[in-house]
Amino acid sequence: MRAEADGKLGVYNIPLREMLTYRLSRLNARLNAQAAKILKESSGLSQAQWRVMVMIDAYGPIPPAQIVRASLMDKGQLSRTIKAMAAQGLIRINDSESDHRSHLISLTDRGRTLFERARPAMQARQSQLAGTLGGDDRAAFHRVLDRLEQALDAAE
Amino acid sequence: MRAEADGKLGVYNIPLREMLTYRLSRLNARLNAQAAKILKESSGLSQAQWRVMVMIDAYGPIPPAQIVRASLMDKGQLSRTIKAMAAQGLIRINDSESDHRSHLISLTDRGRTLFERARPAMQARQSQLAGTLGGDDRAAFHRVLDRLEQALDAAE
DNA sequence: GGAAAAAGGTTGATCCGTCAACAAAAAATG
DNA sequence: CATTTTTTGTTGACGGATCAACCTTTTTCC
Repeated sequence: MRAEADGKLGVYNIPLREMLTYRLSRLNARLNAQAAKILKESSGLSQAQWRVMVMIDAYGPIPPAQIVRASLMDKGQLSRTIKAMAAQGLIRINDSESDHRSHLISLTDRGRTLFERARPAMQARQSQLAGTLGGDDRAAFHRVLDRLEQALDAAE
Repeated sequence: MRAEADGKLGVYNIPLREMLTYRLSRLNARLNAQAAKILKESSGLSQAQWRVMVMIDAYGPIPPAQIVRASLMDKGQLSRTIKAMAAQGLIRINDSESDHRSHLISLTDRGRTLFERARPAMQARQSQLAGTLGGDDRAAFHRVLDRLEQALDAAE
């Protein structure tokens, strides 16, 4: 019924749909929604919590500052995420001996259980996405991302 | 100083940096920040306001529902954006004759002035970004986005 | 033509991400 | 060693995006 109206839209001008930044942001929103859904169904974790767990899993007990450096998360958001995770018993916070401003966070058993519960689905998603691209396309994609990032760097 | 620590991070595991969804989301965040900055400096518009103006410019006076269909904006957010723009005198809201639920929005002179003030910088940015990619890469990029969107569609 | 379904819009709640201000501790510098 | 600078983390504020509930009007369908 409205298909006709929608069809007409694209005819004489292409305001948004073809713009690359717009496409990127829509795609990103959809990918986020998908990840959030998978996490919620498999484990109830938020994406921020998942990211923190991935970092702990990869690097062992680490200080928040290291997560900020490696993941580019905002430190404010990270601070809140950590506090919530500790309250839920997902992570343990130990004061650092060497630096009295900081502390080391690590997964509790409960945290690890949830992490392992979410991991298969998250990995499957990642490989499914990677798998829909041929090797050539994947390489091209990374090349494009590199270029765009360089362009952003150049523009300060 | 910390280059050494960061260097070590990537050695035995690649938790975030290489994952395509992560790269996409970082790039998207940076692009958004850049657009927001350009808009703010050139015209004081928000991205949502800019998008509404682009749609009006392309399609003439239109009902909000059409913007929702064409841009995939959330109708709640759009409703608020429109209210704010009307309050700032950027757009005019006329009741629709044919549909008493709806109305038609169009740019005021003031709105058009701001739009024209922002447009050159926004277009320059768009072509600068497109220009940093070769034609081949740009085609590959669109192909990849298509594939990823299809993959998302397939996953419901 | 009347009941049910769909579409248009508004509003409120909530979450996420970013930014700025701040306090405490550590590192750098002279 | 004292002072300045940097790093770390916490907190508050704000805009953006999403979701759900709701009301009104239009469309569909019998």
